[in-house]
Amino acid sequence: MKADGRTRIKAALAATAPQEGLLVKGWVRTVRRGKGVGFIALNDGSCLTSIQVVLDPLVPNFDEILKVKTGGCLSVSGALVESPAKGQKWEIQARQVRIIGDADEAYPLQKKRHTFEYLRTVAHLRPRSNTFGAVFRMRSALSHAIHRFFQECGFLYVHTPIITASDCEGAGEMFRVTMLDAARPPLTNGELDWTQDFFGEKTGLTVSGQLQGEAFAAAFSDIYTFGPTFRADNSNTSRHAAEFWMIEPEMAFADLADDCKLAEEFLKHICRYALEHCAEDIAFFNERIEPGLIDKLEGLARAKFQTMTYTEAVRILDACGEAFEFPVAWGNDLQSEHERYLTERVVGGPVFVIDYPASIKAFYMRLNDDGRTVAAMDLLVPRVGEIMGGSQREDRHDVLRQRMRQSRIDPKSLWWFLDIRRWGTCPHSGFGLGFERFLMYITGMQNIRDVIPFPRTPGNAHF
RNA sequence: UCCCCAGUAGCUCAGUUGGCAGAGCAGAUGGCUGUUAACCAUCGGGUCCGCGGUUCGAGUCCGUGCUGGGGAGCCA
Repeated sequence: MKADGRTRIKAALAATAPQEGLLVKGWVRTVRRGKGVGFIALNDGSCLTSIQVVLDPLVPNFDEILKVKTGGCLSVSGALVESPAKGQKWEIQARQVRIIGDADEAYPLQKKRHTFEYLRTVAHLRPRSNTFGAVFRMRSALSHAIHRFFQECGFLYVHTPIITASDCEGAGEMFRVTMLDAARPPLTNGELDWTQDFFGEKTGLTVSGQLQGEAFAAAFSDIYTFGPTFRADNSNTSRHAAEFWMIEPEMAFADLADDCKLAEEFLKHICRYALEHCAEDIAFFNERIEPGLIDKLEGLARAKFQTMTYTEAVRILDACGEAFEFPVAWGNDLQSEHERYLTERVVGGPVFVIDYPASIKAFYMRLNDDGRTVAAMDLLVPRVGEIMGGSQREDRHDVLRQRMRQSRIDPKSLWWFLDIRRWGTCPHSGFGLGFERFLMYITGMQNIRDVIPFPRTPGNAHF
């Protein structure tokens, strides 16, 4: 029971016995009325199911209450009783109903199906719909599960900076953070003079917390970040957002195999958590959003993740005889179609592809002994392709320095990152997982804009 | 950024060969003793995305812009 005396609808629906004097508050989903009886479906977001409120004409203001439109906010006190009709176990026989906030017929969510495109135009109201209610309950529950997983594994949660001067090269365009006057910026020799800016240097919003995460892993052994990440790429797809949340664990004393092991345990754990703790919402997604979702998640939770090297993957793709749109050749990155072929047709389940050519991966990934591949891993899963990527990090000071130069990154700009290798360096590994993409996988939602409360994409920062 | 598709009532959509603008839901009114996106009857509701063009005549054909969606690239 809450401080105002109300019971959450989820708790009311889970009752084991009838109860007098129950108080619930929530928003009207539908109103139905007969001559001598009225029904209101009331939802407070605590669960997918609405509770049925039954009004007979003896309830004060019977007519007025039943004129409340979909979207209105009500306080209902009455008795929780077993429902005589099919469709629900419990219902509330109302004694008194108070209109907290009325709604009129202009309320944009009607009691019928809307397109997700339309609902994006009313992002402030869409969490009151069934699908988005389920999505954002899942988002909350899985956030909690992720923290719990890492905390129980002894990982330290670190808040890496949002504003940063470190451009994690190759991770995408940075949003600029500046206080300079855009109309009249300070110039030195015709160039923009960033030393006169707020931080005294060029800064932007973080594209990854990994570099700072590595510094903390070299102090706390096992750490993770879980925070907002920003990419200013002009990407217009169902899988990209300018602002998203990323999970980045980093482990000291861990090689690539340890990294893969953590990734596998993590994914399985979260899938099991979702099936166990979000059963009602998952059942909804399974029925309405992605048929077969539950089988997919249960399959992942008990799958044995395979591993193959990039070189093997290229050999298999080359020999399979499949007509791909993009050519397969050692040194080219794997395309989405290649990744899906590997996980769906070759392996038939999750597969780590490891040891990619150094030329197509980031400078901080550890150079293998062959001198031409790096200890990188991408986890591929059926239907999606790549779901997470990670690597063992280059822990040798001289090799990292050389790799930075090859990638045209000035070692001076990342002196502190090199310092981690200067004193007490150790093998370490980590991976990055886009939270929204993971949510898409778990819920079956097909557009990243529909798993973020208020999505930011090129040309759209409204709400 | 590139390629493709779409835009018609508040919402979801139909609209034939270029010839009077339509349905369901929502809304209003009435009916119905327990409904389940209730049901039945009646009524009201339009800048056919904007601009320009072709035509006797354009929701329909052409050009262009805007918005949205799908795909690609970039990437998580």
